Amino acid sequence: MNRKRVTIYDLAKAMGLSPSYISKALNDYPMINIKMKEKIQMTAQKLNYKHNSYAANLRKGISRTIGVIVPNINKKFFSEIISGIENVCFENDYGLIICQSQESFEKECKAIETLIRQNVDCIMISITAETQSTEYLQNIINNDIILIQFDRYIENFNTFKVLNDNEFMAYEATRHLISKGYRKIAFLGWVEQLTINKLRIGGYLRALKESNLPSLIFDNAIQKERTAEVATKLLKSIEPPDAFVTFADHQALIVLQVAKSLGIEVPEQLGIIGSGNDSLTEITTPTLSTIDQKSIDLGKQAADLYFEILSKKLSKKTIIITEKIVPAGIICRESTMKF
Amino acid sequence: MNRKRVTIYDLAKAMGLSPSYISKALNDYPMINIKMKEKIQMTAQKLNYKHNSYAANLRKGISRTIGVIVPNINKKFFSEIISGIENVCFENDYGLIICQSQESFEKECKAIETLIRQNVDCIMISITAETQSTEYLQNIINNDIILIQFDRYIENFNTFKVLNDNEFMAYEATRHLISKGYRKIAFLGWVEQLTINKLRIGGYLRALKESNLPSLIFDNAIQKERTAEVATKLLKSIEPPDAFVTFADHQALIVLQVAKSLGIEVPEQLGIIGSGNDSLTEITTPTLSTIDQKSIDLGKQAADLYFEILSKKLSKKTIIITEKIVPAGIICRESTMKF
DNA sequence: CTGAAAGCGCTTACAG
DNA sequence: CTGAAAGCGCTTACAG
Repeated sequence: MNRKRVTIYDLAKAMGLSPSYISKALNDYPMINIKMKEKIQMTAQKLNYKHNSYAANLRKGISRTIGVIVPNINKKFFSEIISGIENVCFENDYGLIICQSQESFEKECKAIETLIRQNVDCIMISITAETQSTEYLQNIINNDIILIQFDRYIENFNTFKVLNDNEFMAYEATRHLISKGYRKIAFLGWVEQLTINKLRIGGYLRALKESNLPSLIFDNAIQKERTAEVATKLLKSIEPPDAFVTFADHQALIVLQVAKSLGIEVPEQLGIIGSGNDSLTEITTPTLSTIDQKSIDLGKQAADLYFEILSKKLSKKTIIITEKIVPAGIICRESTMKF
Repeated sequence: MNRKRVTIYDLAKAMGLSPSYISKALNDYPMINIKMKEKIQMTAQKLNYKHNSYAANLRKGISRTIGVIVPNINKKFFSEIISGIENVCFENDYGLIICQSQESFEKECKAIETLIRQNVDCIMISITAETQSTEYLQNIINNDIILIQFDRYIENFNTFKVLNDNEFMAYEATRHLISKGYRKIAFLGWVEQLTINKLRIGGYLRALKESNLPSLIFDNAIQKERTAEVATKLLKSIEPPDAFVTFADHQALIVLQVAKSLGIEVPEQLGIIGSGNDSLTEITTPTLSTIDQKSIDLGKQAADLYFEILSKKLSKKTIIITEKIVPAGIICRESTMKF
């Protein structure tokens, strides 16, 4: 590999100046003669000089790079978060290195190793479903890298966190249905053991309790067939629910299909709310109400948090914020418009 | 920033050996005493030594990093491509730096600059809709960085390319509809000037010509309202089409809605095919036939291409392949099952 | 099999 | 305002 680029030495030689002077000029040091500065920057451009980040970072001991680890980047939720992170990083002239754990703890560990070797300044991670051990995360901190967990995180592990408020999200969705006049609201949950699922159940129950309404919880109803099965069973029962809170748009859509096939009118006889604000939810008939998780914003918040920490660290102030909550919003469309 | 890590010097001191020897042991050089090698690797682990990629890359002049620039990573098509690229990179222990151009030529240029400074070994790019100039891309090549264009690319610019075959994609989709017995097939296109749109029209016309069928082309029917407007007008006309080829699932879904609202039976009276294989297309009633663009595979192919080029380059062989075509597939579901 | 020395391209105290 | 020198943490010819 003989990628021979123009260096500050080349510029120095070409201009009869010292390399250190060139470096300062290029980095906008104040004590440089303004005329010279301009001249040097002109020449750099002309000679197609490219600053070598590796050399600078090695010298400075920082990388201006953030590493992100997510289970999958080809999921709307995560790709939006990354998009949000990327925007903020770009503005601050920070690079982003992306890794996918593919829900494998082993890949996750390898990704962490890689990012540490890459000398990243910060690692943002949403852990896999498998991740139990806190050892690798601790390793990040031991290497003086700022660790921010987002969305899926390890509890009882004291790091920075940026999270959706799942309890509140479920509470709001349930409240929304209640406010629209629905009275027997079924909950279609995700995997039972997941923390987020438990939190959602909590929010759901809280809303019901406030209005003295009965609960109807079905966990593990995330797979297509299972969702259809549960929805069918419930809607055919003697006292069917008059609404469903779900936490994925595809769940909501399946419920909608089942309802249609049984001749049940949505939203008149049945209210349905999904989650994720998939672009197709605007197009269905009826259009689907949905929980907007503000995932781009969540990514933005995570990146903002990093830069806050950084500035506090530089100014030696104590750091106060360790957890940010990004509130979800309810997007009200036809599927919950009983009135 | 006093991120003080363990270096090979620390290891050398701790073990009474030379840094260069440590380096060789850690890099699995053959001439090192096997016992020593093991001992050194043990100690490195114990002392929590982390190899510093920046230092190594600076010395070696390579980065083992690939830069990717896409308009938006929070679009299914692109995030899947990136996912495919990431998988291959991870296997080869290559890092990935992601940038979004947000369809802005300016941001695209800035991203290219950043990646060059980062010393990436390869840049994979899908250009913005604005991009006309070839100057920045040329700059990549001038810096001895391998350039691979994917999906959206500049024509008449001789670089490596990995593409969907848009002509063939449209041809196949149209053929599919013909084979199912549809005879008056309307084409709902994207922005008129786009190369891909022209290619698709070509494929559509080719299929029709083979079967001596009439054409019915409507460009700029990608926005929700416009799609609905065109579909409504056509379906209400005296001789309405009996099928629609579209190149986005949301277009297909809108057509489906319009048809339903007009009491037209799908697929009996009207065939519809979308594109993108959105997860919700499996859930609609009827389920939607769609063009599967194999985007994860496209990403994988792009990364594979890089590693092929690399190995050819190292073995000083001439490079032959410059363009890879990833064929799309038709996923046949209910919306085109006339028979 | 092991080590001394130079160098990758920058930046940063320090000196003038 | 300008420059000489050291050093960031590695790797790699070269020598022994």
